[in-house]
Amino acid sequence: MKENSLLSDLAAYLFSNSSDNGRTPSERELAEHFTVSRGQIREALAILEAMRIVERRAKSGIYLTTTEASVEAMALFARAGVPLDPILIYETVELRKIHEIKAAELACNRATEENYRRLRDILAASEAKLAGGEGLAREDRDFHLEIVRATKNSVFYRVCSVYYVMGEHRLPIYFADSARSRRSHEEHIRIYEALLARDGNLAQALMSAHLQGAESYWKGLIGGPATAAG
Amino acid sequence: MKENSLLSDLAAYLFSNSSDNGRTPSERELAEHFTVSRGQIREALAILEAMRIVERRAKSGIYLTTTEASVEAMALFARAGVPLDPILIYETVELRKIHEIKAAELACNRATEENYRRLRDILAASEAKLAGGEGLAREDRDFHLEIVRATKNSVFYRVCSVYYVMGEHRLPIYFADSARSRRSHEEHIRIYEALLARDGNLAQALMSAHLQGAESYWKGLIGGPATAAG
DNA sequence: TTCCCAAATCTGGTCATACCAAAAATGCGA
DNA sequence: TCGCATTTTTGGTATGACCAGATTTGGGAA
Repeated sequence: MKENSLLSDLAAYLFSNSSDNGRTPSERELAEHFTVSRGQIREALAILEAMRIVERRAKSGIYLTTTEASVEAMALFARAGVPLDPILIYETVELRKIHEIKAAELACNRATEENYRRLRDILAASEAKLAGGEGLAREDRDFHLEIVRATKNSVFYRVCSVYYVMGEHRLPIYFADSARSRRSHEEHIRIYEALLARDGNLAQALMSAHLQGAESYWKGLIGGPATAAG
Repeated sequence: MKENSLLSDLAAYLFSNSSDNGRTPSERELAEHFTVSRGQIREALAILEAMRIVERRAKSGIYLTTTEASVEAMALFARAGVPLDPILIYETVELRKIHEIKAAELACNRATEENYRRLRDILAASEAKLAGGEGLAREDRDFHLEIVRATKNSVFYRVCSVYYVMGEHRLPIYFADSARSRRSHEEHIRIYEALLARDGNLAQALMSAHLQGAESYWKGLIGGPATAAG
């Protein structure tokens, strides 16, 4: 990992060391605790503030935000190597299903030749990787995001990108299993064909079934929706 | 506006003043240009990097990122008072429909008494505001987000929050029209009743119709999907 | 003239220090 | 015990300096 560990360490520290009203230690104290300069602390705090994790009140102090932090914050932590709460992983998969099934439908109406070409390229690259016995983490991400891109809704794309930023560390593990990679790849092919036929219902159904695989995988790994629904 | 204008100004400046390879002026040059200290520039750059807008390469320079910036970045700019590209607004509305219609359905299965109570409180507050001739911007946000919260999927909530952060400046304008506020409020009541009856299909349909209003409003204001689909 | 490599320069990363003004904590006096 | 003035703390900001690797530059060799 090359990532910013101060950021996640700081966030963790703030959560553990804040008073009842959410007030955290001062910048100077934090700097001393982490043996870094105040500038470093301020840079990290600026990010945490942008992520709505803390609020900095001039001449008063730093306070934990009561509202929910952004998804970006989750992505940021995931990138920094902080293990994500299993419940959050499950919730993310549920949300991903909602997004990508709808994306598949929209893509059927809006995909251009350019999108189809890129999808073909990605499938070809996947084939090559499979032949070489390599994992499909990158290709999987590219395939799914290309479909979202085909919706021609850039905000949609931005939102969905986050999932893959979050899963950067986990995806390679998922695709380490070559049988799973092969099956996933074949499902991708069928989805591509449905998109090409512009069959919205079929594309939705195939995407739903495809993501069901990932959902089952994570459920099996973490305990399922009973926990998440609590 | 109290917000960080340096951040958006800086972002705009970086986009206008980067070379072919995406390299931007150095921190020292930026500091001089904006007549602030290097520390201020570094703080802003830290945020822009977290948002995947730029990449800072040690001892080399600052480079614009080629991939799509995060939704959070949009929210950040919106908060800073940067007018959002109309196309992005339209795309956001489309995405919001996808999210919230699904949220209404899920909420029918998962809403607890606590959620219902809060929804009632919000509706009561809306009523009071309407009687006083005030706008419903805050109550509208609270109502919609409470439904998302009722899905018991915190990631879902995080994602949807962004829309309202983005719309912080626009929503009050939308609700300045008292007739629109009144109609919106009545639709909220009907949605609440569907949720209470746990009628998923009805809730979806009502939410869809409700958001159609917002969609039409923005379409009328900016030109519609023809532009967005381009 | 062209090409390659060493030296000078530039760049982000980091730290220490200082000053401001307002908020927060303190303590004195009523 | 309470209220207010004083002291301390706190975030916001600026300046200056040093490091080490990346980049650029320029001169010498082919």
